[in-house]
Amino acid sequence: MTSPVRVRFAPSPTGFLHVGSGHSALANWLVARQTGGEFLLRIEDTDAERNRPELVDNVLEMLQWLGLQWDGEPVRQSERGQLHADAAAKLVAAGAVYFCDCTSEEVQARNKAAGGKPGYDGFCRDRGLEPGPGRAARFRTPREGRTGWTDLVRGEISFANADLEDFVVLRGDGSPVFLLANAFDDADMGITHVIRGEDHVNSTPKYLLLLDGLGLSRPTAFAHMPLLVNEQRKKLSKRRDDVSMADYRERGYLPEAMVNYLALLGWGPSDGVEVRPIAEIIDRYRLEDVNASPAFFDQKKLSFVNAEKIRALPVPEFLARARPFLTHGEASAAALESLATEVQERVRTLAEVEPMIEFLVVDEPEVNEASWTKAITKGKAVAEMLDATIAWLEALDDDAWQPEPIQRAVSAAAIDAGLVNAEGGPQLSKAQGPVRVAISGRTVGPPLWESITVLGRERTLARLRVTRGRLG
RNA sequence: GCCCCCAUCGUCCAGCGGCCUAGGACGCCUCCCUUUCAAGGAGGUAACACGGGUUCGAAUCCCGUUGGGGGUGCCA
Repeated sequence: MTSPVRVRFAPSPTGFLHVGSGHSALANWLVARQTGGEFLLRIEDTDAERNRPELVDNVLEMLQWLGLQWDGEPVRQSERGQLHADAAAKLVAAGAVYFCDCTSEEVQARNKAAGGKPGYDGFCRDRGLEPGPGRAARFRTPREGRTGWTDLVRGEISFANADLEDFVVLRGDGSPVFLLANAFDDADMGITHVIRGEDHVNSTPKYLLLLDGLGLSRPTAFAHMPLLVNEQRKKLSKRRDDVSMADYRERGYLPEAMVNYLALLGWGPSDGVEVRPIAEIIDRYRLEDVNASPAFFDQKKLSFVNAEKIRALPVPEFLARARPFLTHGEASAAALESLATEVQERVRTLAEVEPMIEFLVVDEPEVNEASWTKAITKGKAVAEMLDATIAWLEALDDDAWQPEPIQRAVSAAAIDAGLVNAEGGPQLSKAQGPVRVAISGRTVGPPLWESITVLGRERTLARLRVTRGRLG
């Protein structure tokens, strides 16, 4: 029997949570949930310079939004300095490290003279320098042999030790570097599976050597997830790409859509069903089945998944989710409620809800220029159609202000205006254009009869007259 | 430069030696349905990077080439 799985997500709060980290966090979470293991959180906040407390809040908030609930209290790496210092002392005592007083300028200069190869050249390796201010401790990497591991997504990976430079473990000021804190904490927290991005592959042999030097056991498994890339096939970057998780939330994406889509990058269920409940993904997800090649973060497909998830929502749930995106408060909410299913089926994001119902809320619908041109300027028999529609709708009494009678009225108006098809019936595809623009300002929107019903007799007729008036 | 990784439609996946005339999804295009837009239905477009092996048989295994990516800090 193997020990229970313990995984961790270890973000450094130097930026907002982005979709790439979300991808790694999700993989960790899925493995924990499917094995009954634990998903731990460790905030790697040792870089006081770049750290910002509010970014920690953002990371936690986004994980919660995504539904990736962690187990236990988040661990703050900055509070574990003593442990790291003790570990470093152990390395010093064991002779696993040596001290070095080279400045990076000196190292670079020597490398340049030696033919431009980067990395530390081992200058101080045998100088026997004592510890002292400004002197960094470097790990004495083996000159021979290889260091490797079995990667759940990539298979066997190994590096020649000779290619590993004597990397810094303690800075000149005595503080431990990331790699030491990271490897030590993983071991100390009992992490069994280290699941992270591909960008950590190259530092893994050093991580392993460090654990060996510390006498700590290695994790039972590693999994290096494929990087998420942009259309140029470059690693997603904060600077040029749309990567902020919070931005996606603000743009009306559902967390379940984001999580489902993220799971699909690098992995796919063998039955081909891509959009499905998270519980099913938990059951089917296997690190062994994850692709090692980089995956393009495709917003179009994300939008598709989002639309599917929105349509799958029970109506009351849809209304609740859309609520924060409504800009006219109660009025918007009431308007949306009256056309809920019609709107729900038509939006790809929650941010698209408000524009679709705004005509019901504002006094004057904003007229979309392209729509006006298409349906009014270039429309046929527009004046006749509007006149006839006004006449037929005026004839409806309040009790008859319902979709069915309204449809009949507009159909009759179409016939009056001469907008008929080959069989002499109303040509609604043409006829509804001017009416739609008159009441909503746009050529697209929820079904017309329902829209008119909700808009109400008075406002509908007023808008039709105003539009008719503009024609002169 | 060096090290490591990767390589199936435009994109994301399926395929794990014969079931492949290479399948699904997104996108795009056409048609149907239809009051617009969606949704739905029916089609279409489009890929195993290349060259050598291994094998009776290779998209699947091996080697090389080419191409792409990542790493290369006293950042995390």
